[in-house]
Amino acid sequence: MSSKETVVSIGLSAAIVAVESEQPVVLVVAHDGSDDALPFGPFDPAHHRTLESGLRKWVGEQTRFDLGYTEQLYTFGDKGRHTPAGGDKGRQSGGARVVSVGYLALTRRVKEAPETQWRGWYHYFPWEDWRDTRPAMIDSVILPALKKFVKDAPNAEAAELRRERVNVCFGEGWDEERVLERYELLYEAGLVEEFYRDGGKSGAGLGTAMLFDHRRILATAIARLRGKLKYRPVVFELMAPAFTLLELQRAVEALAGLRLHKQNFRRLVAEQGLVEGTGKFSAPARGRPAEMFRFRRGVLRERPAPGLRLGSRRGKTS
Amino acid sequence: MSSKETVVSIGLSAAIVAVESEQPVVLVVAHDGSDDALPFGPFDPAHHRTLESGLRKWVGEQTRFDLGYTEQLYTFGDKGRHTPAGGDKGRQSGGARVVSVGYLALTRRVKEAPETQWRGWYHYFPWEDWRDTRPAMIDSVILPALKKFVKDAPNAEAAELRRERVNVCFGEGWDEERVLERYELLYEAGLVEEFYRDGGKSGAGLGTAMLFDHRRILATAIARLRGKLKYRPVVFELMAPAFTLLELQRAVEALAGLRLHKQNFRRLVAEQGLVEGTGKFSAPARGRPAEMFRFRRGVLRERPAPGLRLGSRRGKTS
DNA sequence: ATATATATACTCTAAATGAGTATTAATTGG
DNA sequence: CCAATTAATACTCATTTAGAGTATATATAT
Repeated sequence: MSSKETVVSIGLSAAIVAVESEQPVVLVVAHDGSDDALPFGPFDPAHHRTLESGLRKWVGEQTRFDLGYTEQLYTFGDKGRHTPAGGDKGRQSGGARVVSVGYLALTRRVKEAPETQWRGWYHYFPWEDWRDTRPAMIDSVILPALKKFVKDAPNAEAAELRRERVNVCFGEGWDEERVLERYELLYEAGLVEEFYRDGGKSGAGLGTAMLFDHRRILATAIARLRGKLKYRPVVFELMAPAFTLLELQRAVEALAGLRLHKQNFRRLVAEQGLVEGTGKFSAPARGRPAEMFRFRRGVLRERPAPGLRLGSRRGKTS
Repeated sequence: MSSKETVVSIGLSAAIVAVESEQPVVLVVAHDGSDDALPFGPFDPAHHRTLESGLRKWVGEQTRFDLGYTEQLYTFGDKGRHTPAGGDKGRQSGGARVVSVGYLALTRRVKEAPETQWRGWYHYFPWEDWRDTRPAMIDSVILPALKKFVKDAPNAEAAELRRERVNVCFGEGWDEERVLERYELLYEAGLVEEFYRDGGKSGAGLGTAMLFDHRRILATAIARLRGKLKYRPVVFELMAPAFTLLELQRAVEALAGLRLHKQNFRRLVAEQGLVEGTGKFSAPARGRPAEMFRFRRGVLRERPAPGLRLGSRRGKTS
């Protein structure tokens, strides 16, 4: 059929994740004044056979940085929300509508790159870090505001739906994987800055805002990664070649935003055969040195779904 | 930047799934002579706010058919594989490269539509149906051919990688979710027709071939659905409003391609509080009537991940 | 009354989970 | 050398969840 109207350009965005001193960090492009952005660039179909090869190419150029593990997340095509709408600056396209494909990439290589910096992902999602305590803002800010959001529903039926969503997202029984659901709810309830920006207004909100729909992509990335931890040995993409079991646990905790029970965590790791000891030991400032381990590639052959089933939240013994 | 080269058109494809007399079926467009295709159409950014609304629109037009539950699967942009390459007929685009976004849609409404028909998905993936027995073709055709595929690897390292993949996909311990991995392996090993077609040659292969990359999209859909069954109550999208527990079990079995243990299945359904009895009973040709149940929407509020964890393969007692 | 086709009730075992307590090992600062 | 510190390790125990059965009960068709 005709092509003029059906033509769009494709933007590729990547949430490039690493873990550094017990914080999950994401690579952002921080321009003067404007919001943080995920590295993104156009897909050039003339020069790339696949979307992923296009991604690797320009991420390499833009950040001088090789991607390791990558995974496609989602393709967003919304107009008017999260994406530069008609009247906006629209600087990423020559007028054509942009559809953005989000990717998750994991790396342990933490090189510097001009114009980019690593930032802890909990800057963007402060309500997602439950490692120390249930974040206070949930009770002080979020729940009251969501209560109002429920009350302001146009009718009783809509209110009931909203109530259900609030309960699933922030009610008892924290499900650490529902990162995207929670962000979407906060968006709709007008609790994040993007909501106002997309509506052409301005207003403050929770956490640090990002450009376009990038915070939504990041939320998708976190959710996906938190889920995948449980049945695929993806953490190891983020670890140094050798690490102590506690370092491994801290990395998992950082990503999941939860504390785990140490003994059970070790039991799990051991039973799954995920790691093998190198003979070496760590040299801590003080305290008993721990054995260094490495990932046992063999599991991939042996186990159908090797991963760290989590659960095992910590009790008293940390 | 410039736009001419970065411009593509977007094709939306949908694997629309239903269950009919214990068979999972998918809606295909079957043209004269050519391969079966998933319903697909272009995304028109001028008229649709989101990709999904575009999908609903033309699926409605093309199949006179309302989609219920939908879920985005994956965005494929490969050139030369699964997609009309440069030299091909390329009839879906006006020259621009096509990127295809695949969707999964579930429905219980089985209306007729011109030019389309419902076909059992195991026509396309005969090796995926383990309900009666382990499909004979695995031992008689697939494994011997894959053995050869391993032997033909360019070097020892590649051979080891191939061996691992073969083992994960078809070795002991069938993981019903690895539908896509298996299809990709068979593709690379030259065991499906698409492999030859994409190479410009012709050759026979296992299962029924589909147009372009549609079989890959369908494989993705099946994998996703099989996974989702376990932690979201998606089966109910495919059931009539009221059903017997055995009907429910048969539907799950059809989708998963496995037999389940009846008593344990019921125990699970009951414990999870997924259904509630209507007072009514089925009227079978013979045999004891079973109570009719309906989906209990309440679980969505109560349980974090309500689903049918499967496992519980059948033993003697079917 | 009998065969057929299910539905239901229970039982039993083995693993997996969740939450501890108790002990041991190594290092640093006095 | 001793005490304080920081972890690593070893075990225990109760509770759930899975997996695989056996045994019965209920309804209909012939």
